[in-house]
Amino acid sequence: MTNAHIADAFDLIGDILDFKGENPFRVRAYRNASRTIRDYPESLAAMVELGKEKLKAIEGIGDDLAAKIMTLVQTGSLPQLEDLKAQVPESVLALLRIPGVGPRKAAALHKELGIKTLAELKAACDAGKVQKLKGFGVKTEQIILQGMSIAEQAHQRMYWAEANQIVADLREHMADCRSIEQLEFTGSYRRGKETIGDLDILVVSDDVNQVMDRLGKYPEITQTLARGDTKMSIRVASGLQIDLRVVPAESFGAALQYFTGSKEHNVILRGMAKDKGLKINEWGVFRVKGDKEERIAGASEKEVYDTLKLPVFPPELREGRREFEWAASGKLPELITEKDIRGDLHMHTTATDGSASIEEMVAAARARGLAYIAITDHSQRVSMARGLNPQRVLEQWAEIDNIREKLPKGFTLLKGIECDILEKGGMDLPDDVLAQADWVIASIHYGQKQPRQQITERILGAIENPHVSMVAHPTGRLLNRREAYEVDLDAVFAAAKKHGKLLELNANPQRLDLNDVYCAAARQHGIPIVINTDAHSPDGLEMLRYGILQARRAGLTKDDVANTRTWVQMKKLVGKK
DNA sequence: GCCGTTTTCGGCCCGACTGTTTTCAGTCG
Repeated sequence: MTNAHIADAFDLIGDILDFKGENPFRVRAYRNASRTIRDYPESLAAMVELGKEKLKAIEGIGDDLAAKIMTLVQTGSLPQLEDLKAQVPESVLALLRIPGVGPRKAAALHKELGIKTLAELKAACDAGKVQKLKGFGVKTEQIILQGMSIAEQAHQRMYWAEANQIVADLREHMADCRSIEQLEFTGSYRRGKETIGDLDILVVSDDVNQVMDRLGKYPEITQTLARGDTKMSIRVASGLQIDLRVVPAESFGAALQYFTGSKEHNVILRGMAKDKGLKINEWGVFRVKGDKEERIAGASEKEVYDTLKLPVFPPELREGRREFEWAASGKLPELITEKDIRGDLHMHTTATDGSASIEEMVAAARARGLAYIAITDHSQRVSMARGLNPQRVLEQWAEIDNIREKLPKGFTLLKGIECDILEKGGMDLPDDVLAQADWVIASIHYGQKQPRQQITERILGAIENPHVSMVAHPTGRLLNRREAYEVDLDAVFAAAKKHGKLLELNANPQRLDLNDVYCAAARQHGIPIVINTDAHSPDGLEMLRYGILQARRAGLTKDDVANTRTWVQMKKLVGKK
């Protein structure tokens, strides 16, 4: 039973209770717990053996939820959840996913019209039955129909890197609007989340209409969802929603803080404010005296956080995880930046599936100011990419020896290999070959659907191989496309720690593997992370920035990341001579 | 359902916008 399984169960309970119209705070308790558990660095199943008190020490887990976790882990199911599922068919919960339909409307549709599925809802709308319900109307019916088609588009979250393109495009478009004094993209984009659900633009201007008119002329726009005095929402061709807020300059900081979120971060912040007789909203910070309110801050984020004697948290840390605890103990990590990185230890060339030569990759790396790189083409098992057999890899390393002679001092070119971990276990190249490398990466590309124990044992076997220095993309997930394979990361962390091996944060925006939660867990275990681009072309080296963002979300400092060190220091770290 | 120097009850962040109302509920972020 993984943390994700437990979190899924609590999410489902939350959804059903929400649908049933239960106390919203009770619903929130389940959702909070789910989130905390999903992000929790230790395995709850292991903690269950240490007893209930251990579980109750987790924020948001009380007597009741601790008992439910124990039942779930020990028996594999939860009677309460089975009960709820019997009362509300799971297909009904899909109604809640339609934008514009919340628990009240979903319940009305289910109760009054007996609707159980999206197909039935569509039929009811088409027949005009929905608009006759109390609290519904013609407009509501249309919104539901539109919302359903959006849901059917299997609307995926966008990679941060893609969102970043749209941000650049929108910045350019909005730059033509003269009255804009300040403009910032907020929300999950600013927090650097790996995927983005929608984009939020915050603007200071004394001419709201001019700003909204300009956004309305964005060429990609397909629909204006709302337009009020301060807020406007549009949808663009890709299905992405863009929300605009216009505020006065005196509120810019408060609004920037507010719309950057996360929601969880803000809930904690406002709770703290309330305890001190303050109120924080998007317009400012206010001292509450009876029914009078005195405005005391709001122009900058610093002003807002200062009122609570808090640091201006880097946006990447604002997830309501551990940032307030860190701030209270003065241990807010100084997050890694792109310029801290000295080397890149995972990239490909034309020898396998890359598009550039070794020399071209070297030139690109030097242009980017790196001091060392490892060429790590695929091993023979990856036949699709013409992976290297022992003879070819030795030839490549001989070629590297030649290139080295022409390189200036201060730049180090390393003989590396991305060696597959075979399906049956063991490495794809013989030890006497691996022994000649400067840098050996172990990767899983095949047999990703094997059971948990088998995959875990394969990775542990690789970690125990004395020639291996790092495990690449340790969970194999591809965002929006492929789930992580089943692997016992607790065991991987323990083995990496024991054998002094490193784990990768692969900076490819579709991988970002390890994810932020696991990178944070690795940090707690004292296992250095290596941020690599896995570049297949010179431009691919630019992907570093996505890995840095993810590392910052994990709270990693320069020290937590191995390739901020010189190669000489790195060698020592992985026990190479 | 959680939580606690206002501590075992009574709170739980807060406001904008829309549609269906005629003063507000529902939804969203």
